[in-house]
Amino acid sequence: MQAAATVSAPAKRPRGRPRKTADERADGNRRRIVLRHAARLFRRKGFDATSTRDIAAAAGMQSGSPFYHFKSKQALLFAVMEEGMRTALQQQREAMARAGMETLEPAAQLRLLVRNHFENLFGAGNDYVPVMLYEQRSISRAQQAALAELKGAYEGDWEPVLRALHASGRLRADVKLARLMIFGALNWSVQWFDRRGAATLDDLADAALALFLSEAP
Amino acid sequence: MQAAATVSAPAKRPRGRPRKTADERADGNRRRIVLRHAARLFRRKGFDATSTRDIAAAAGMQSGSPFYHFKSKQALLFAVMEEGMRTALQQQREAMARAGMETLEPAAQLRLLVRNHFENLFGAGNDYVPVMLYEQRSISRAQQAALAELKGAYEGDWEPVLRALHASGRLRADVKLARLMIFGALNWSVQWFDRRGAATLDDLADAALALFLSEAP
DNA sequence: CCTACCGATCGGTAGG
DNA sequence: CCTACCGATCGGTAGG
Repeated sequence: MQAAATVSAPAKRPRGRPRKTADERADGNRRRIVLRHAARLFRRKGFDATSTRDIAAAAGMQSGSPFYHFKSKQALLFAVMEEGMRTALQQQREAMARAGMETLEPAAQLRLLVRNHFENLFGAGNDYVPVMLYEQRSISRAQQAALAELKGAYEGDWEPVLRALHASGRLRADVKLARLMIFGALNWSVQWFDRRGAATLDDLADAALALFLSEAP
Repeated sequence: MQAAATVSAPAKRPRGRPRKTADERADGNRRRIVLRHAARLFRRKGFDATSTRDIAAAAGMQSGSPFYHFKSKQALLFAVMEEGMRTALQQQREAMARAGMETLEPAAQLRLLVRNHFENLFGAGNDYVPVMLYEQRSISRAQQAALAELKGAYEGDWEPVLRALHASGRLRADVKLARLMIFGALNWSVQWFDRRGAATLDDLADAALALFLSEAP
């Protein structure tokens, strides 16, 4: 029996499997490993073009294993997006607190928000937000509604800033449309910005502020 | 023989097939019909989520028939994009000529370009440009390069306008980054703008101009 | 979390 | 442009 078992179970790992880093071996966060690799792949190739097998392989698992952690591919996508929005909102709140938001003048407040938003789009490991921005179509209405709350909170932090700038004449456009277009200008940078290029995130923030705001009186 | 032919070819169309409009029946443009429905579906559902069977059904054909007109699904996508860019560029050139571009001052020139760009995004039947904007990932490098020429021509028309506005102080940001962000603000509207809503394309153009330009001196 | 597998769908094609 | 079809891939699952 023992001999038979030894023969039928060679107990050798397949060769091609990615080695696990120390961080990944720490147990309890296998789910997070799946989440992180899913975010990376969804960002790079898109949701539909990424198979759950791709994700499993990147996470060093067998093809069916992601479904132990997430009940469907769509649920995994939603988890990526929710993680993205939660983290982004938290980062924004922390950045505001760190800088003493209420002590800043409106233009400096906007610069802070813009600069931090670029960080959320391009910071190391920040693949979650771009996925959230560009894969809305692939989640259900109910999931979209759930995310809308977090997005509302995130955008809500911008509202008083934009209103103050509008009141002072430095933001000439209608506040609501301005907000939509500002986020468009920022979010679209995912399409063209390359961290290896000459421009820095500070350059981007400078250009954005110069673009949106009239000269101080 | 005649009788036999009659029996073996009942000549009745299957029931579920969409009826063809007079326009669609005119022969020679079956290819265009496929192209148009592909653009519509690619825009609504995305490239990967649209099957060639969806397209065939929408065009009133059998599942294999799109491949008579296009050698692959990707070639069909590229044809949609190329059609989009060609038409958009042509529309832009015509709008410029119609308005007597060189007689306008720079701010009015920008407004013309912006307003026309919104038309290219939201005009009736203009599904091609949004597909081009949002499905870049799904075409090959070579195809991207081919489109880059047309995009270069389209954006090139904006360049002198932005430079003039920069020189006069009404556009404060760096011209290159400003162009990228302006297109971002406009292109992102595909994500949120609803023609059935209160805002019109003119409202959008007004807001964009107010957002990007400082007050005239 | 792995093994082994299923049913469905999909892009594409030969031949007419 | 239709008919009939193929091979591959994919999301997902039962059972351990």
